[in-house]
Amino acid sequence: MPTLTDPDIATVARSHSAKRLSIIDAAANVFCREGFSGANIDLVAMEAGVSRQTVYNHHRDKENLFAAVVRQVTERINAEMFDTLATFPDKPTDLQADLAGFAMRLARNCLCSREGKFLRKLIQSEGERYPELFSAWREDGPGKTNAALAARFARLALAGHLDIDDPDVAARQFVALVHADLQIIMVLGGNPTEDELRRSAATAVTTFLRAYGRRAA
Amino acid sequence: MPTLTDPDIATVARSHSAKRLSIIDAAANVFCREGFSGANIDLVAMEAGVSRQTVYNHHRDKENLFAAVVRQVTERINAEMFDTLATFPDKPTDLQADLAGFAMRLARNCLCSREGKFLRKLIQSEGERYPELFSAWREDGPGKTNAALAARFARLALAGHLDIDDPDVAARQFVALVHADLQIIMVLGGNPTEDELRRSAATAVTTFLRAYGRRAA
DNA sequence: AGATTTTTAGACAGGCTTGTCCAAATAGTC
DNA sequence: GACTATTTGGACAAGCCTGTCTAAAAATCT
Repeated sequence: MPTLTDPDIATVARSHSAKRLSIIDAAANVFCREGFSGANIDLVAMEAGVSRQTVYNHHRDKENLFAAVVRQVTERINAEMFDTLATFPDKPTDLQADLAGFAMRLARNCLCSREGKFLRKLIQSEGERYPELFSAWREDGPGKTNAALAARFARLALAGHLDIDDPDVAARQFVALVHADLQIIMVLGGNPTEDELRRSAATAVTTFLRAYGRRAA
Repeated sequence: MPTLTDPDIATVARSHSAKRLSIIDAAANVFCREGFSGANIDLVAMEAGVSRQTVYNHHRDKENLFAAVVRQVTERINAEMFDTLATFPDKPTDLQADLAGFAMRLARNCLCSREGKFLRKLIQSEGERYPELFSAWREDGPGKTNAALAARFARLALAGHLDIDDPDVAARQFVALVHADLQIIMVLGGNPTEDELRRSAATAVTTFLRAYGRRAA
């Protein structure tokens, strides 16, 4: 009877799914760099360290591969988003500092991560070509995560820490503010430094709190 | 001696530059839809109502055509941006309403215009392929326009209408807030309705003024 | 109207890509 | 160690696209 540590089964599964993953990974890079039309299956195979035929074995054709990549990346970034949401300061001691910390994690893990940049780029460039693929993403991605973030802000408001009329708007604006300073850095493919992340998070939260902090009674 | 109204010269110039323009126009559409690699010169020629050879006559090759398109679009959107900036409410009577009007014009004329969406898309998808082309754009585009907007906000603050520490940050955040609600609509290529524009401008300005409105003395 | 330039349509070579097929090699299973 | 599934490399047809070239047609200029 095979066990979880059985080397045979483990290696089969690993080699198989590992190959699958490294293909998707390489494909993600290539699609991101070159766009759909410019992406070259030979290059994907090379970067994955796999023969071209193997790519065709795992995913029927280019479109299939592309769809698999989008699904995979969406899944990963959603997971990352919810992990980050779990660190939301529900019981803040220092609102500015705690929210800034959260903003920084949000920026680093979701907005500026390889997956985050990849998805934004892909949606911009190929969104109109695959409406059904990306409208599914839209509901599963921003739809859910924005609602979740809004719920956190609503609780913070209810607890008397914030003064918010519409939590959905507040959530969208929070993300937009965090994003604001970072866009210019990332436009050309660059990555913000840890320091830039900290500063832009602080600026964003300062403004956010000026707008949504508790009014003087 | 030829005059400005001389039909001969006028028609030469018109037919020449008109053809040039319609090629660039068609190319802009095609590049935007298909990306650089996916763009097809035959298609450009067809959409421009011109033979393929004419495209090659006016712009040496595909790269040249692409660069011409980017220059042209940048020029247009910069002009639009400064036209819009000229309508900034320097002497506001109703700060919320006046700024909301400006935000709406900004969104409609610059952020959501064909050129605006085109440029964003192109920068995202081809920015890393043409670093020099787009870093020139960066200085000429956002660099200048953001500074100009910041100057307007600074004057408004000086006149006692706003309470701003850093006008550059305020300007960036203003644009980010105006953009926030619109992105979701435009992601799939859709255009916001006049009503959505109005609403999102109002929301953005409300938050902006809660953050930067004059504090109670 | 005659001369000159621009434009056109189409053919064409060269290159690159996708997706298939196949026989040999490799790795995993019992 | 024999058996099976996967992987590999390479050859291959078919299609598409770029960029060039040509000779004829259209438009422009004088």
